[in-house]
Amino acid sequence: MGLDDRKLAVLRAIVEDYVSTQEPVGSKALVERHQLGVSPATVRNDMAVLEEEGYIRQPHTSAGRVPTDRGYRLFVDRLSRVKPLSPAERRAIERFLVGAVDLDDVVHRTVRLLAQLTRQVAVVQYPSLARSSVRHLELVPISTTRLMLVMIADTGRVEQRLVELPGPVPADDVTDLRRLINEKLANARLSETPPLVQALVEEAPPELRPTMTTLATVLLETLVERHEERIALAGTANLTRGGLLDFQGSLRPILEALEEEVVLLKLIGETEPSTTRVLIGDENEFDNLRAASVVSTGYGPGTTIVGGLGVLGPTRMDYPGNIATVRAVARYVGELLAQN
Amino acid sequence: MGLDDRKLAVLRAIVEDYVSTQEPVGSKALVERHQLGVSPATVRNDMAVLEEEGYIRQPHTSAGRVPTDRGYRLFVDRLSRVKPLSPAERRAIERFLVGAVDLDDVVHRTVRLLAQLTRQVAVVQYPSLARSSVRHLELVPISTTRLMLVMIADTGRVEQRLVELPGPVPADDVTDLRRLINEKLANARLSETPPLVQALVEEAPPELRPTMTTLATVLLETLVERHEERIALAGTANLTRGGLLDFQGSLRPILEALEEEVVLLKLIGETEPSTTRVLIGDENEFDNLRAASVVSTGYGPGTTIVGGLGVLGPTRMDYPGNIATVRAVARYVGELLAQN
DNA sequence: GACTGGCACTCGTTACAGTCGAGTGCCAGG
DNA sequence: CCTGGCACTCGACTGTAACGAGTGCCAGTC
Repeated sequence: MGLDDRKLAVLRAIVEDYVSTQEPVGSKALVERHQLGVSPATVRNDMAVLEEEGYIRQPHTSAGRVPTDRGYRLFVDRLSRVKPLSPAERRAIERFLVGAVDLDDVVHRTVRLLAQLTRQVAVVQYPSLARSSVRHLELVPISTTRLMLVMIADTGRVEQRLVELPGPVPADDVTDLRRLINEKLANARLSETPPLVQALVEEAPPELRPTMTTLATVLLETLVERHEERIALAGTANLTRGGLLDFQGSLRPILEALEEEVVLLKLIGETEPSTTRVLIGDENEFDNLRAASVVSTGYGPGTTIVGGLGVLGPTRMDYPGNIATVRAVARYVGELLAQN
Repeated sequence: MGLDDRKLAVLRAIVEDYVSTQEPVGSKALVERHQLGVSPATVRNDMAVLEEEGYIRQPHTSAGRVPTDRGYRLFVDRLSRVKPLSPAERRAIERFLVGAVDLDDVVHRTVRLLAQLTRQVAVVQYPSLARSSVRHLELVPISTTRLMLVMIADTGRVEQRLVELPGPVPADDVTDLRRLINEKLANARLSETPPLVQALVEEAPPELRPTMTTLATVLLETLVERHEERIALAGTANLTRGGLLDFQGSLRPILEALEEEVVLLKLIGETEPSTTRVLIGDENEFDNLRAASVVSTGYGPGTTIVGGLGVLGPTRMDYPGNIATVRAVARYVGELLAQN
């Protein structure tokens, strides 16, 4: 039941050794590599208890022990301190993010940086539209019956969509429409736009009404309902590290999951509390990812959160290190966004 | 030297069998599954010749034969007809592409469609900026010293970038700048803009000169020099089909290559002639992709080419089928673009 | 009561030998 | 030029044995 300090120390040692060597760890090796101050036999007794409690298990009868998902969970919650970043890592982060010229650039650099530092698969969600505000809406005439609708959000995101108008609209009307739309929607949070868009249609002068109705439909569809979220991914090649031992030999399910934006969003997205989240093994809801762990956190300018980012790797990963890196990168990105 | 018809038929049979079974094919199995009208012994003699000429090889002394890259090449060039698409495939293509609302949407659907139909990794290049023309350039004030520059190309691509101005610029000046820029650049091919941009600066009224200079720099940088190309990727999970036999056991180099946009662009990009291109094994220039083949072609509205698309897979792939699919998808996408 | 050394036991790994069979190359004959 | 026959090669598979890392248990010690 109660795990005394030494048993916890044994668990910690097992996790650390297994993470670094990738091999089941036995009692003898443990006492040699850690100053536990007791004999292998004692450690074996402790291990037996840990196994009974479900924190570790034996792959084969005559093999050493390996942490279970539950063991990693205990390790993360109670046995590890977040590793401070090395100066080299700090420098890498700073160097990597200077010179980013636009949001795309920031996101791409960030995701590559994360992948490189953690040597895992990195995922970065673009600033969520739902948490952005409208900075400006632009209407660009393409032909007499076609407009390009461009929305610029305060987070730097730019969304566009082609609008097929019900009939020809003269240039002056476009100017009027642009003005009306911006007056109503500028600085509004996107999540709060639906009633405003509704009002736009109702308040529009009669001659602009049909066009405005079309625009309103597209606005709601594109900006609120539709694929409003975007994701950047990097470092998939890191999945092949550790031979085929991680992920029980098949990358297939992992790669499939990584192709589904919805899955990634669920994993790293809705980070409601601003704290770092760790999902270990089957704690996540996707069968394909039962052999994987995810470390994620929210980011945004100042204390607000506009999106999530994180890394995905084998359950056998360096949690303290990855947590530290993910947090640090999120903080830097937040600062970068705050400057704009 | 000269390969008579029967030897070619043998090679064709070997390629087809190997592609479908994934196992080295022996002389006996060959005569059973194909009506060659000769005995296994005769086939063996032919095989000996084919091997001597480098078209096939034996993995082990006591195993059947496997095509070499050179063998596939001959097969593709002279022994195969492009497979007609099945009605089901045609329908899939049509169904998949209706309802695309903007360029992003088209590209994403296309790449997923390709991956699904060919069961390979699919790559689609966004319409190249170099081959696009400017439809409109928009300047959106973000603050008094910041502008968002948005370019809309005739291909539907939209690029934006934040511009830090040398000093505050009143709204009227922005209007003037917008007008000047659009007068000069609208409908210009992007590859031909540099002299025009230069002229813009020289012809700008003195009070707008510094701002215009800044804008010109950003314009050239973003639209012409910088990462002007974009790529969409799908179906990486397909790499794991065929166990670990393809790609000699390690996906690592392939995954690494797929993360490099530059590599992908070289593979499927510059399709100068509008014909379909097939790169087999080490015919491509990247060591990481020596075990892979690429089938690619250009696409664009009408007969012009604005970008490339294709699939990547093991050298042991269904060339006739993939070539047919890639062509068909490219044609459909071209038609779709032509409508806009 | 907690820890330790010793010991028997388990079981995966490795090495080796032997068999099997698919596939080949070669050759003599049609 | 093609064919049937035959000896040969060599990887795949199987079974056996030795090895050793690691364990659980127990009796003894502090």
